Amino acid sequence: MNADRAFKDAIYEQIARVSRAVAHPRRLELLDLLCQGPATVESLTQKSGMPLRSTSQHLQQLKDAHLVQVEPRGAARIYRLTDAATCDLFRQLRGLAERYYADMQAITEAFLREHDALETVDTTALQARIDHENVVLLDVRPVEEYAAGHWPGAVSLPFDALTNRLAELPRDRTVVAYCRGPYCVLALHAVEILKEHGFRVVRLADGVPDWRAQGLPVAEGGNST
Amino acid sequence: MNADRAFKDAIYEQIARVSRAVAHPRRLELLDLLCQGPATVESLTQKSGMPLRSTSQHLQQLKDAHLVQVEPRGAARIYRLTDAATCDLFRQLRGLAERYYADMQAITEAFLREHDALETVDTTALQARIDHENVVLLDVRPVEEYAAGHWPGAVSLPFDALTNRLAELPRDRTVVAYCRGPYCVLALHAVEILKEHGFRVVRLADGVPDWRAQGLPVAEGGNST
DNA sequence: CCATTATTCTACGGAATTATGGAATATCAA
DNA sequence: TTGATATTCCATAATTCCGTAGAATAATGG
Repeated sequence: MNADRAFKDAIYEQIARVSRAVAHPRRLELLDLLCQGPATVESLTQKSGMPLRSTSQHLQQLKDAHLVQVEPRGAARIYRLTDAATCDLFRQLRGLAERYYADMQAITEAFLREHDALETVDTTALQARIDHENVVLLDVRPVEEYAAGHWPGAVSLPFDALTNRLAELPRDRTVVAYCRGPYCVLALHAVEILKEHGFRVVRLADGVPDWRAQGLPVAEGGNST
Repeated sequence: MNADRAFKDAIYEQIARVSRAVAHPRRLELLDLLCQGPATVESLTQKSGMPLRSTSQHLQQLKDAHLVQVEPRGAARIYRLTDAATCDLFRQLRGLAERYYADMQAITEAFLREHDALETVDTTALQARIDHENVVLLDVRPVEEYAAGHWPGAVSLPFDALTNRLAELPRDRTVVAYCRGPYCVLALHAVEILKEHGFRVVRLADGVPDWRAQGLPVAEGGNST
């Protein structure tokens, strides 16, 4: 029947609204950043390195698909994920790419090798380590992302300020640095820098969205410990 | 740093391979059908009503993205989902569309109203009903989909054969008809037909992929009870 | 009210995707 | 080997999507 076809077309078209919205690398990057917390167009532009107008246009598309919401703050506008399900979608897509594409692992491994950073901890290894050893957890993301959610007890020391504030870090404890997630390079570079300065330091690959998804506690607010 | 940018671009490009593959209504329809079990190009063509070459091309793209796998059987080729995660992706996209778009609900409700089929049961309601009442569960999908997975104890009576085999159904018990899922029209039409012939009948909206995702038991093989 | 800041709107050329149909390939049955 | 069946390959035109930049809008501070 023809009405059946029209119905199915309409339904799959609606589902495709979601998938089309995430079918572009830049929009995936924006979602990834928004998983860390709300942000303005400008800050997303700066974090992603894409042209301002592109950021705005892609955010527009995410908004049209209802994946993100806008709210004005003065002349600026704060974009935020509609809800945690949006972040889950991003994480699932990322997981499938990891699972299905050997390229994904190859790219990552090559990059980590270049930076002598193959040694990473995951969340379960970290928790074991916290119990046995007196490590200090270091959050190297920008302060507003730390405020939006961080590992309880982690110290905030944004990457940009790292070299100026090395004195704040203990030399007698192992430092565990994390940033936005497994493909964020901030913690990677932080580890490089800290190693050069003689700190004992490892990278934690997971990030806040992963802990939230696992039901682990996430602290909010505050600027540092 | 430039190497960082190249790394991020490569990573997001890999993730986008997944999302681009599902960013088209026809491919979503194919995935939806493949969630019911393996199928040939021809059977998918017939079930979806799209041109044969289109079916093949879209399956090609799903294969390139590793979402589906092919295996020859004689001159034909059997396509199947790579694993359950692919089906989960489809279900999540569908769930987000339901959650975010009022259109999705409006379209569905209008269609159900047209067919006087607003009365549906969900899985939990069904289980309660099975305990209290002696209902008969009717699977109206094609036999090969029934064989690939069905509600334990459900009777297979494909929609195409329904009018010829009405005698097989009991008139003293309520019939609960299901098909591929909430947006499949087979059970809907089956309910219409059965009502016309004086059966007591309701539609079950969920389908096998939903039960699998909920961890409910799913029986395989066999052609009927 | 004017300048500034932050962002969106609009338009357009170019790139990527899609639909379509003819030709080609591969398997099977006789 | 031939014909039938099932599917893919290829080429082309139509469509959609993307990046870019100038103009427009909207809020804020003087």
